[in-house]
Amino acid sequence: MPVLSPTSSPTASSPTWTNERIELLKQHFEAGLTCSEIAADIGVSRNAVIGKLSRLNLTRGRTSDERKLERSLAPRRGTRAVPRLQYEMLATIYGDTDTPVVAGPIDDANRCSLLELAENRCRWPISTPGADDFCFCGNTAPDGQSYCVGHSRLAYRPNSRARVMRG
DNA sequence: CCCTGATTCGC
DNA sequence: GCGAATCAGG
Repeated sequence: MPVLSPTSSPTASSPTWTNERIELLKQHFEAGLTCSEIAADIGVSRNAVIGKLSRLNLTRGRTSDERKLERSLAPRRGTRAVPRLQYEMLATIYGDTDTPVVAGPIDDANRCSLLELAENRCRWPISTPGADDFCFCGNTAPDGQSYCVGHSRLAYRPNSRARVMRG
């Protein structure tokens, strides 16, 4: 009974936006990542991410106005936040990162509040800041890292900004 | 200059 | 529907 492949074309050359991609897109978007970061993480261009987001009617309400504001507000606490963007830039400049390419399972069972954060706790934000259920990952962060293995992979992307910007 | 997100427009 | 090109703001 060769009755299979409900939505598969005879030649799937370009597996563009599939459900998984869209889910990742949404998750990263809600996580507060910028379109560039999302694009780098998923593996598509920035415009593709933005275009898809717009098509899905998923926008942060405005332009980079509110977003810039959020990013300006640094969570001053005993443990300073991790400058993801700077890290990526430096990593790009230095040409290499010591970030291990290991993907760990993200455990959602150890979530904690901001006050519960420690040096060995993952500081990956869950939900949107200010939300009622806003908290942090709270998993074990090895080697003094700020994130657990699963989230560090998402946080420290050795993003090589080799995108062809215009011509 | 860099960055960002949003829209337009050809495919 | 897709995304590069383009626009517009910071």
